[in-house]
Amino acid sequence: MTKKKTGKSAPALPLNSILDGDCIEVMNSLPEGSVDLIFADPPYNLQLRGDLHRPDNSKVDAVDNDWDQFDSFRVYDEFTRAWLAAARRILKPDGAIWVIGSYHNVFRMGAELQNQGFWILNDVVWRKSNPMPNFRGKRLTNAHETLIWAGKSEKSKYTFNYEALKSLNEGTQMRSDWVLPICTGHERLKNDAGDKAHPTQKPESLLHRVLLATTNPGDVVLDPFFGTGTTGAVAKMLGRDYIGIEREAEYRAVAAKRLARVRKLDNEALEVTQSKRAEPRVPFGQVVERGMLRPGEELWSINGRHKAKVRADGSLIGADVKGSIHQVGAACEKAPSCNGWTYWHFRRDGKKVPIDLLRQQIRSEMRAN
Amino acid sequence: MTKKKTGKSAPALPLNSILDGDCIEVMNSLPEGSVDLIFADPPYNLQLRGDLHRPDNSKVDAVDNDWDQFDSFRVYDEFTRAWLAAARRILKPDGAIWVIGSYHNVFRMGAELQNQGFWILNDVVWRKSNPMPNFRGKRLTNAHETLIWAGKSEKSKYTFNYEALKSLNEGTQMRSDWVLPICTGHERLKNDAGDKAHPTQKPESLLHRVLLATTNPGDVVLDPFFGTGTTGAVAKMLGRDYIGIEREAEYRAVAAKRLARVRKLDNEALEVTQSKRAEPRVPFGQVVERGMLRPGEELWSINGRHKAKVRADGSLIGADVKGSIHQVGAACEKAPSCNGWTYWHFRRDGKKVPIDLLRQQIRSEMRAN
DNA sequence: GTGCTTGGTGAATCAGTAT
DNA sequence: CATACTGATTCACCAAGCA
Repeated sequence: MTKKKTGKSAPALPLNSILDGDCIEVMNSLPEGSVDLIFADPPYNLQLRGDLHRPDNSKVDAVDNDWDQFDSFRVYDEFTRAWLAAARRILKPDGAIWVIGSYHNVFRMGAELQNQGFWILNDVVWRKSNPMPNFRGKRLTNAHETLIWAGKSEKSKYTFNYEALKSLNEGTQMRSDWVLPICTGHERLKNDAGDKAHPTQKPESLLHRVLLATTNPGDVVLDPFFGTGTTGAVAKMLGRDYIGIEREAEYRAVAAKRLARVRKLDNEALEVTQSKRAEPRVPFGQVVERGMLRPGEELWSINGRHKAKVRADGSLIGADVKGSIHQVGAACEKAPSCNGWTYWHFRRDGKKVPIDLLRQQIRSEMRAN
Repeated sequence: MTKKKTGKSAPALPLNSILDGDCIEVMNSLPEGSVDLIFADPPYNLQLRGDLHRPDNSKVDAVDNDWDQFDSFRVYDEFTRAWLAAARRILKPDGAIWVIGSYHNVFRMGAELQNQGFWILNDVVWRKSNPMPNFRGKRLTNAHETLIWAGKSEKSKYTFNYEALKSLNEGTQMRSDWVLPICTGHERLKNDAGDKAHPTQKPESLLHRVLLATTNPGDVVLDPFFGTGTTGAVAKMLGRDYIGIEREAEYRAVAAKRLARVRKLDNEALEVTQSKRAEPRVPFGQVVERGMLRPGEELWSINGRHKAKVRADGSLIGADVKGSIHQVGAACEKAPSCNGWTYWHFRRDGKKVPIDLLRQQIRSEMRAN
């Protein structure tokens, strides 16, 4: 994690509960700037409230088949605009949003995200390992859905647990295409009649990756289209707080039952590989102050082509430059920048050792206290 | 192929040539309803800010061409609206279009396609097998681009060579995600200075699949952003007629030279066998995400002497080491390396089972498609 | 010729903190 | 607010040079 938290949150926030109602109205009733992350899986089909109006103020009847394609896009866009604006208002300045959709609606959502000033960070492809085949052989098997990850604004210092995702991928940077199975088997919730409780239940593995990547423990995660509560279940398991909004009583009931069964993982399991940026900063001068290197001692560049001398104030002096370990390293390599900690080496027992080793010693002493 | 052709085409069509000029004006000068397929790779409007350097300090040669600069989304949308309208006019009633883009522009293109009455048939993900990494560790590796395939209208009897694609895919239905390498090596065209002739040259393999899937021999394929002429080269190879439009003289020259060298393939050569799929890599993190092992669960070494705990990001924590299943295994055994998949075991029904069993389950699910 | 090492590169919206 | 400084950060593949 790279981001400091204030720990403050609006007192009125209904954490870890499922709210009943239309998500736009409910979100508008929540305090501004109070949510860390929103995950939204909006309906693709136009099951809209009857109170939407065309630009000419004529009322739209969402169950009326009489309207044309253009009208239906207009209504869907109006719906998208409204819920995204409501979502944006309740996000913290450094908050972020995920939306998921298929080609029916994702282009309209992506464009509207950009129109409202969200800053797209990645589009992510969920590549389904067991999709429904195309039975008629008239198109390609529709084997993926698209997620969009966006910051509230271009300036947002969004959360991204780079090292944790790298670990998930066995040490290689996580890519924008994720191969995960669809939700089947025991994970797929059934209603009392034995049918699937929700038509588009998302797999927990998908939410696991999303929440591990872009939230920290204790963050507030809101899902305006809660459905059977996959977002809440994974949030609870991972020690995040959730808020669900769902207007269908049947889905709320299934989700509540599901969430009651979920247990939070213990803290050690939740701990995640940390970025080096989270380590405390150690100025090179401390290495000299502590006598780990003496003023006048010579350092060699990693490639052995350059050398420089340590000075009492923690600066270096090279062939024709003076300055910090980074500045002199950059000058030697004629590079725009240089990490002096890994660039410069000193001799111990005939071996060349990076000065970063000394920093690690200081840090481990700091931790011990 | 599923569709009958009349064989008629407008007499004035400048087949198999590269037209000079702005694509909107040139398309408007062509006869209405005369083109079978359009493939369009328009500017992406990347909105890049400063320079980007690799960790080794080399500078990334980014797309900084004038043709990719737009003042605002409004200007870009107006451009998109205009060229798509011009493209739609010249398409035959049963014609279709492909567009390609990244998250910077593809949502706006997709929405405008729908607004104009194009009928989206699939969105297709080009998963790059060798993308550029994310050098700052601030986002996911941007490892794909998105194509949209759309008919001129909902009524269009579009061409789709289902069986051809099925055999390209070793007998199973072609999916909407295509794994193909980016254009490198000898295929990448150079200018006289030895630099890449065009910053965004597409691989021929991509166009091969597009044209094989959605055109028949003798069809007319138009590319309004011709660049170095990949669309033309593959069209000529496959016995389709092409029309290219390009306003940069330098690109036209490179494309003309390239096309002069291309020969139409004979039918036997067309049946190129595709490279076999390698056994897919399965990161241990997927086992955790999928809930096959719970974070916090304990693993035992094969000899029973060591144990370690699973963490939420797919790393392990042992007595005094953290890291991947392989790293922790190696540390326990004080060995230089270790295959964690066969080294670590978990308990099921009182028995110790190697975690490799879980990997095999995932692989068999993946193969099932 | 073969195999190994070294170097280069690809549509990229790529930093955070202290002064 | 801008400016300066610290220092974190890469994967797959291809080509060329060399043993």
